Amino acid sequence: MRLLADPARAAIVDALAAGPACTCHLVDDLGLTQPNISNHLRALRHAGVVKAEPYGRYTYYHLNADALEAAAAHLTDLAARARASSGNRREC
Amino acid sequence: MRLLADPARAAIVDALAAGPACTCHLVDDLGLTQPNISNHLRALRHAGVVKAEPYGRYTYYHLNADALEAAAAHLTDLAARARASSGNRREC
DNA sequence: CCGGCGCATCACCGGAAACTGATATCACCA
DNA sequence: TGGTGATATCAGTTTCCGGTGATGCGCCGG
Repeated sequence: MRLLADPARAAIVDALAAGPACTCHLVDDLGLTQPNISNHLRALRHAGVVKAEPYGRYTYYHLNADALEAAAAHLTDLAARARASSGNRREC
Repeated sequence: MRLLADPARAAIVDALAAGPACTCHLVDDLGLTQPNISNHLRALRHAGVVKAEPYGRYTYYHLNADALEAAAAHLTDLAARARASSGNRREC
């Protein structure tokens, strides 16, 4: 989930949130070079954030909603723990 | 929110989820040097993820649960959009 | 069967960010 | 009021990571 740190990565995920798209779509939507996008997609794919689906000559990518929701759950858990333990300040 | 990418940053946030702590606590809990932690805290503070609270000679830090929940909401929104638009695959 | 296209991978380079050491500042205590 | 400890800041170095160019592979249309 540390992968969403990069702005290009976030732009790719945001573009994929509008629906599955092949690499060429992302290339001319985001204005980045093709190897660049392909590298980011490899990282996202390896982290389980996106899934690749070969379709003839093209390759379609779509988001893995479960992974995003898991990351969101982790953040909400952190927030809940922060609220619950806001009182016990341990002294030095 | 791209700040949680760094493992040291994540460790600091995780430690602060257990309750407010001063810098010295984080230093010997995480085993990192003091300027290092202080730098990370500055970044987190500047991003609104943590809040600083001077307390005599010490400085206590505590998490900003609202910021974490906002980031979590963003992720759930992304996941929801991904699920909703998983059908419309635009052709090349 | 072959030329073109979409895509992935590799090697390289440049910039940004993290870690380190030294230093300045502030608050407490004797 | 001087000393000590806690913290923040700064400059330097090094490491890591994203961007670029070139290349290879696979699939399609002619």
